Amino acid sequence: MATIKEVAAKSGLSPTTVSRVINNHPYVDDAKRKKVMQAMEDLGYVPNSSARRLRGQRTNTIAVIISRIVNPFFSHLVDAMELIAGEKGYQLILCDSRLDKGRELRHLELLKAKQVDGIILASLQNEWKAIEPFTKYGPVISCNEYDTNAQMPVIRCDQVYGGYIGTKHLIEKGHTKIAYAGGADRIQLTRDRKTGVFKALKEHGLSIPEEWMFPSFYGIEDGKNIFQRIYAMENRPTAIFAGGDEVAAGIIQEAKRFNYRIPEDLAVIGYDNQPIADLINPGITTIEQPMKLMGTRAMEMMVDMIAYNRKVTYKKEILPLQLVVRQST
Amino acid sequence: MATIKEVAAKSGLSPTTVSRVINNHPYVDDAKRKKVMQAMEDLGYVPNSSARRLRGQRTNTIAVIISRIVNPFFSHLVDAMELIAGEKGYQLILCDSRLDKGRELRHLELLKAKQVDGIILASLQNEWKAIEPFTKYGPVISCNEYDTNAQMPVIRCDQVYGGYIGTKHLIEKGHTKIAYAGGADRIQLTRDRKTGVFKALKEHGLSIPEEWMFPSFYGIEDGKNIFQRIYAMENRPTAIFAGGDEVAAGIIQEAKRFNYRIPEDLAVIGYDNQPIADLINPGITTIEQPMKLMGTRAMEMMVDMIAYNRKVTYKKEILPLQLVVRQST
DNA sequence: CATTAATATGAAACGCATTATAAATCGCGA
DNA sequence: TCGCGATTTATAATGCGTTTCATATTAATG
Repeated sequence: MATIKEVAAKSGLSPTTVSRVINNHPYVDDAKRKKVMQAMEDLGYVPNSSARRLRGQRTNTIAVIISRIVNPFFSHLVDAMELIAGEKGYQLILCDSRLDKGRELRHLELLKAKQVDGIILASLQNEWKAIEPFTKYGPVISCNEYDTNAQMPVIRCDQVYGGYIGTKHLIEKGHTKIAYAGGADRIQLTRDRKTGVFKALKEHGLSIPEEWMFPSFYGIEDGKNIFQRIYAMENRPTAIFAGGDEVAAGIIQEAKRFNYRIPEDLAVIGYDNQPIADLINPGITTIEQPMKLMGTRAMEMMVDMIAYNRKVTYKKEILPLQLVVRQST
Repeated sequence: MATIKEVAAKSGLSPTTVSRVINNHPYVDDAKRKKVMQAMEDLGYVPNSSARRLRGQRTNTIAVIISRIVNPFFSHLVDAMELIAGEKGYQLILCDSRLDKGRELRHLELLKAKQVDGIILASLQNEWKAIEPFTKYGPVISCNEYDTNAQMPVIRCDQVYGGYIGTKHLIEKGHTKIAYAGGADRIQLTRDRKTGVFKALKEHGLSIPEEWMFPSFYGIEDGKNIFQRIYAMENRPTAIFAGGDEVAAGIIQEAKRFNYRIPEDLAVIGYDNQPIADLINPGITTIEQPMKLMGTRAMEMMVDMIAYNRKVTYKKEILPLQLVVRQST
């Protein structure tokens, strides 16, 4: 309601001086500073954010694009980002692509309209070619997901390694008949994970027959579905590498319904180390992804890029993954 | 980069006309409209959001304040809100109070600075007295949580009823020794739920001894803790009403570790009907809260309030709760 | 004491789109 | 042909802080 002019009038000073007080600039007489502060107090004055944005050409707002906030993986990621953003004085706009290319692109438009200072992409529905044009309007970094030929900074994990250690673990447990349930192949992250899986298999002269490959399965229902398909097979695998804890949980739940013993009849390894991995029975052996750390680092990097206005040359940060052994293997 | 002036210059017209084209105003010659559109296209022009906000005195942004995004209850709530906000042309700012009064108040300041058009409070750490002053700067509504003497619109569930039907269910199963684990008593929602619990108990001449009351317990760990305390008792309850599915899950997991049978030795009822309720074994009997619906209705109401600039008189919307019976009771 | 440097304050310009106001053109009925 | 409303476009004002530039005062240095 009140404007800086009114504060100026009330305190008998100019808007310039009031602005100086607001922004803690030097060269303001102490007595006058107090007068201004009193006037602001009396009028309940708060600087208009839109005006500051326009003049300052900064929004102090960052958008994060994810694919599904209801996925605990993302809610933990966002949680970490929100915390850092707040500490650094930024607002966080939540953009859910809902796995849709168009939505993702529409969210990227925020940058063009200067509605945000930068964008963190934790979902990558589009190819680099479609994203690249936006990068000239402000910093765009990717977090978690990635695209090898994308020329943007990225914070992620070594998915090849993740697939490798998980599979290695199954092999060390004596399994040779291993199935694989992953995400869509158009996703680099998924492809890399698969590469790791096959790398471990190959080192031991193993492979996976076509019918034990389950692409594009994500949730609990998908997991149940997978078990049913396995159950119906003549020749069944003795272990399965699942691309997520939810899928693993679905497999395990359904297996139990059929009196299948875990891990004796079927060993299951998940991915992410979400809360459910420790909750269900048996606990899910899984690959822990450092979601907190990833979210934190991504936000810190974004804030840095905005602050120093650095045309950061392509920067890559790879975080550690590790195996968490529970009872499902 | 490009401004409306440049578009005007390039198309040989005035900023006014360009603005008319952008905002689909009538009275623009068709040929000129095309010229303007071509110029915008050529320059890759997108109207500057800050300038529009300043001039229009609208931000097309809504803030939602929650207490923990990693809580599935809230992520589902936010998910529904994000969807509606997007459809209605609004941006969503995510504010996590992290159960902290100060954080919540700081987030409310967004309204004063006109950084958002309205605020949805899905967390209520502060008393109405502290929140009330903000309402004169724009619409504030509460969703899920509430405060009886708060004079703001609210979308919520009938928690007294929730507590009542849950407890009634336990009683009908033949239980008389019922324990209660709820949230903090300073929260109205929790108090009401408890009222419902005691109402059902009283109807059957029952009550709960002090040592079976577990206030302020929230997560899985708390649940495990509760079981341990029950296990250590001489006189143990045969059923427990938990204030959330996570607490219920923790109780169940720990009980299983001690070879306690669920529901034979201890019946457990949860609250919310989160995904884990259906995931663990045995499935958790719970009170389903319509999170999607609540989020949707809250956002729709907020958008309405902004659009019609209505000083909506205190409006209350109470959504249905229902019992979902699974194997834990 | 002269002069440069530091301190203190205000007027006006600026960021960029929208809107109020004014003015010009055109069509149509009288 | 005159007049009035509908159509079309432009100029200038507006929203509200921040910043530049100019000016004035005081303090410090030689």
